[in-house]
Amino acid sequence: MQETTHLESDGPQLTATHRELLDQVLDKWSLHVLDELCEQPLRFNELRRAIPIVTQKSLTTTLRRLERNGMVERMIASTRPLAVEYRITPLGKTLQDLIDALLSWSTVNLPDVERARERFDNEV
Amino acid sequence: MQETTHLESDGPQLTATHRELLDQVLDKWSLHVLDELCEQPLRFNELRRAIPIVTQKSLTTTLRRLERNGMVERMIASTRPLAVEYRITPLGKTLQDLIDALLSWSTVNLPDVERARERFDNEV
DNA sequence: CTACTTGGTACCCGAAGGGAACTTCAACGA
DNA sequence: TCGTTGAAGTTCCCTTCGGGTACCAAGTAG
Repeated sequence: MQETTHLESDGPQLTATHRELLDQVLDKWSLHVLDELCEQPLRFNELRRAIPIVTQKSLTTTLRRLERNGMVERMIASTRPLAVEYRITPLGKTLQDLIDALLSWSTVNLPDVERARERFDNEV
Repeated sequence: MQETTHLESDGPQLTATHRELLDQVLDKWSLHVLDELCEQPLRFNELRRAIPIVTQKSLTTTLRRLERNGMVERMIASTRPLAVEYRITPLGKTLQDLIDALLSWSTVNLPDVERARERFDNEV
């Protein structure tokens, strides 16, 4: 049991609050949605078509969560039959660099990861 | 803000493979584990004590997944009763900057997010 | 009228995740 | 000698969560 000083000079500690926030924002569909909305505002069914593998229910859930966390805005234009447009907020925009970094990381390292997986699966 | 094109020209697009990799590596417990192991190698029960809220089962699952993806190494010292040490791999080290960035982001933006949540919860 | 689109909600079900207990091997202790 | 403790898991159970399907209300096109 060493009580040595943790070398957390890098920054903040990982608390449950941090984890919860990252969970809400980096989950499976949120990344897709934010990725789309960073480029342009989209309506509900436009998002569905942009991300065909998501169901209505999951998309609704994801959008509500992102809206609650201040990442996207939900604009209702009552003029037409009905039009709900989702757009990224400034707060949501702050995630764009991170998302890009995550995508770059996974692209760069995917070959190594796949090699590691093969090695692991063959050994066991 | 660059409104160059409406197409996904910013970088790699988010495929299912990318999503799967990020899911395996950025899930709830993996962030905790990687955060700890980036500082120093730890044994199984040391990790448990370092992350008290994780159960053995979840920790085992997380470590196996990280090992399979080449993020951590599992070293068995058969000398004593038994000693299993987990340490970060070079591939896992490439995640450190990203994890730090995620932590910084959540720390910086948590106040805004909490304000957004309050606003949302009061409106609805 | 019916059919179709938009933007959802309601309900159901199977897989995933957590909790708690059990296991094995070795050492220690009285 | 027997029991206990600690390490490093595994197994079982049970709840929860996410996904799939179906349905709904409003408008409007044919």
